[in-house]
Amino acid sequence: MPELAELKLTADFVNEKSRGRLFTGVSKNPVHKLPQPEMPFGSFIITSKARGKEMVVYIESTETDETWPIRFTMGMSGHFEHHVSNQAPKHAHLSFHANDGTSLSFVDVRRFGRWLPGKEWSQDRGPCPLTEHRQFVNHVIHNLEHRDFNKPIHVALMNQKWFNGIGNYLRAEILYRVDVNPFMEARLAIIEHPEILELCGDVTRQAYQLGGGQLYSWNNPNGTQDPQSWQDFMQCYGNETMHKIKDINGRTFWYDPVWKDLNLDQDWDYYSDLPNPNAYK
DNA sequence: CGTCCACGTCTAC
DNA sequence: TAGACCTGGACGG
Repeated sequence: MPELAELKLTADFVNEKSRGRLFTGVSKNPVHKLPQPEMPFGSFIITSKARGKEMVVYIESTETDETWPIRFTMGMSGHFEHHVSNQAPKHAHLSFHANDGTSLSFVDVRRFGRWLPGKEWSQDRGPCPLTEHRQFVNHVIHNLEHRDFNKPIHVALMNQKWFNGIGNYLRAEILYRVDVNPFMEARLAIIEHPEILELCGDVTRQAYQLGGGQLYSWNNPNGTQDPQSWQDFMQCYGNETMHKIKDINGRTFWYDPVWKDLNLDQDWDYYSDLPNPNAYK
């Protein structure tokens, strides 16, 4: 489930289900390799925030004013569910137990998601394009000379240092909405098409408002989704009328077929770190 | 049955 | 820059 929109929806969900509840402990599914966090407080309340593709769960003591963070990433399938304690879903890996007999669980079929007790945001990730948009834009603009922006824009958009929260469906939908060759050097693409940076916020906000990616097993935990609206939003990713390649990192990149042949005419200096431009055919 | 694919990082050669 | 890490759904034989 997990790009920026889904992370924010997940944080919303955790806040909603934690509101008014008092928690007293945590338990871990032994199948998961990560250690169980040592809870510093006997009773606590829970709040949460999302930033890009990370989420922090804040454990606040009800006896002192101390707060203790746990950083989460969602991998490919992570999300939270709320349930009665003895009915934990099969792939629940970390469960916070409330004194009303319910639990809030991190559920993750593939177990690529992680938790890291005691940490807030990773230093390796930039500002959130949705919730810290101005900082996000400044961060990119002030670092355009970085060699990461030598790479094609469709590759750079997946770099979490500059585009925290943009993932495979968002990059496709963002680039599809810009009249730019997705194989162009990122630096030049952004200079010529600064709306790319705006769309990192706007397209993500749309996805968020629509209740997140209706892909695979993701369901909006906060309410209903309109499948038609989502289909209208999702114009490029997974659409059989589009073209696709494997990008340099092995991820499928979906893009407008108008660039299918034009990209072969580009200046291959953009690919200075590639041995063979035919890799892009 | 088997192969391919999936909203993402990580670390190791 | 490949694998590694995982489960499971879709689809082919």
